[in-house]
Amino acid sequence: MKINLEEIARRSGVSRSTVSRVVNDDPNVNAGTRERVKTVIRQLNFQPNAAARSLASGRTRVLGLVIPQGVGALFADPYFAILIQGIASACNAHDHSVMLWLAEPEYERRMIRQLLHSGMIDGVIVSSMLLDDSLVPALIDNQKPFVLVGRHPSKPEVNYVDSDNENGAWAAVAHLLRLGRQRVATITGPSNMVAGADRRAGFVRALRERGLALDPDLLAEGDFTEAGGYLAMQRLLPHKPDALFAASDMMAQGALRALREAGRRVPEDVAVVGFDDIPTAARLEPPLTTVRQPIQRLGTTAVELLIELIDQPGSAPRRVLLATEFVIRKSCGAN
Amino acid sequence: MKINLEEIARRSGVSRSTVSRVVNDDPNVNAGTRERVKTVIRQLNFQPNAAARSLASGRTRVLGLVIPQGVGALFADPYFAILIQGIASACNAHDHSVMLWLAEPEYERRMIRQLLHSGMIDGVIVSSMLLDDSLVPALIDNQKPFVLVGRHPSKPEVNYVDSDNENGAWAAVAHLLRLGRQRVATITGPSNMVAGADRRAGFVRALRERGLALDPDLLAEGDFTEAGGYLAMQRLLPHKPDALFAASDMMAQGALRALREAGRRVPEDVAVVGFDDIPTAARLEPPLTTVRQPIQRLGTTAVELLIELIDQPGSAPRRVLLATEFVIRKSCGAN
DNA sequence: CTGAAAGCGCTTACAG
DNA sequence: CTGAAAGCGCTTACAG
Repeated sequence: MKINLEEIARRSGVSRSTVSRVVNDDPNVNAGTRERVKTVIRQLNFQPNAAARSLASGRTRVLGLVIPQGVGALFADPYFAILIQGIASACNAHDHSVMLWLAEPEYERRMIRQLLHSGMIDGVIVSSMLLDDSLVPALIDNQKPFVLVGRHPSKPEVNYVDSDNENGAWAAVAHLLRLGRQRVATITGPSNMVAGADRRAGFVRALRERGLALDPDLLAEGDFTEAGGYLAMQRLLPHKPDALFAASDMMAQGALRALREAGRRVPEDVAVVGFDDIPTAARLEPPLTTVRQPIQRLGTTAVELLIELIDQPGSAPRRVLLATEFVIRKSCGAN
Repeated sequence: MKINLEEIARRSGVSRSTVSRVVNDDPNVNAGTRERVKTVIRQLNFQPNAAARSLASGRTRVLGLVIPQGVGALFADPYFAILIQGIASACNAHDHSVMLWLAEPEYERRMIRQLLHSGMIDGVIVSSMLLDDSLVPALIDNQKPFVLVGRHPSKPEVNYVDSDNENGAWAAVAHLLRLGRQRVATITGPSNMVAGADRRAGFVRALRERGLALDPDLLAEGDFTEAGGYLAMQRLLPHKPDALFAASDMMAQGALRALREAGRRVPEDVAVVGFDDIPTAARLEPPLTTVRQPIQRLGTTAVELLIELIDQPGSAPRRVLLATEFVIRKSCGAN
């Protein structure tokens, strides 16, 4: 037996319209009628057909989550797992669903077309965009509501939520300098990602405030992975840093491995600070001092912004910067 | 301007039916006509409306991926990231999309209803089911096609793909015994997960084959997390194991931390073997000998099974067991 | 507060 | 190989 609006209507003795109103919480329904209909719905375990709803209303209550796969091995970073949890949880809370798109290069054209024109989703959350990616312009051109996780400097009309990367990095480096470290090195993120650039800017500002110049030998570019951090640290070692700010915990972990292999003690010879506060940070050897960013809240905030945007198209751009928190453990040599 | 089948039909000088056939690769279309229509489609960047398609055809080309959140902190295990990559990539290859459901307990009832009755998805992939979960029976009752990642022992009609956990574990433990280790301990997975039980069974079998009894003091239950492995190792230490088989790399990592704190050398005092071969395994201190399971292929296989199942409902149950591979590094003391 | 009816944009027998 | 037409299951003005 087919259970649809029609059937519920028949059994409740009302019209399809009324059942639809009950399902959609329309206030214009008599309280008694509402109860009667709801009872039937519960009895039959009725769930309105999503496709029919979308077709009639033009809304799907589905949000797309795009994670650029070009980012590659990076997806294994716990950052994404936590972000996805935040997004999924907020979607649940707002009665939406999440569709996942890992952008493999060879499928990108088709993906963009589907995102924009198939009507599968009401809006898009794009995570960790590369600066030169073609997705953002395509989304703007097609007026598809979207929110970036990670700010986008060039386009003023873009909505985003991000951690306050620059101030977070600044706090970490200022702390190392305050402890009397003289040669503070940094392993940066990739230069084509804003988070990499912003954390580097915080590093530079902290040096400047102390009247210190940026020594290019003490700056190595990483790729946000453990392996990248390891290699970058090996490049830094000959220049005798006595402290390190790594722009992610995974890179800090790689740096610790390189330091251990080179026989340098942490924090005695080299003080180390990371960024993210992933779950394993506290359990590294030694426990990692780091800049905690509210990853889960990045996800929930993105969902909330996006739903607002879908409900009120054309509203003013929204940019949210979430504060970070400096977490002191053993690796920096304080406490 | 609205771009739909009608519009494409008008511009190509054919009927809606024909455009629909072209879009769906129906062979019954004149080659010239097909080309003409395809050209118009490309020009207008036409993408058929997903909701209308689903409503008319009864298929959505969307697969649901359910990850029990009860599993909690476990989601941060790179295992899931790699599994999701495999699934997403296979879905792309088969022109399907993935909808993600992290099962938060409070939303579970609604989730199951949506999964089963909203028609949003054609089938479900369920990852790492707990043995007593209510989702599997619900899926069976409602005849929704589904595939488990991880086998399910009780229900004969269940389709699954899994790694050969028992033989993988057996190989690891047999190797430790062959190296002359006398007191091989194990940190198991949670007893309510099949993967935990299977790997434990492999451990026991390897002992038995050598005529060794199972010493309960050398068996500690973990929860597949780093923290759980750390605590389990602390419980094992007083019983002087000279080798350890940890049922996951994350737990092995925790065990290494506990061993380091206790001043035991690896592999000299205690040889250690893990399970999974996550990306960081090779970069632990010392590099971890482990049982590699083909996580990504678990994901792609699940997708392929599921799509077959959707296309041919009522076909015989499919069970796939993928072979593991023993990867020798430093932590076991061989080579 | 309620119902009849049009319409969302496709697919799919059916007839030719 | 092609087209006319019914139908998928909802939502939403509109009229009352």
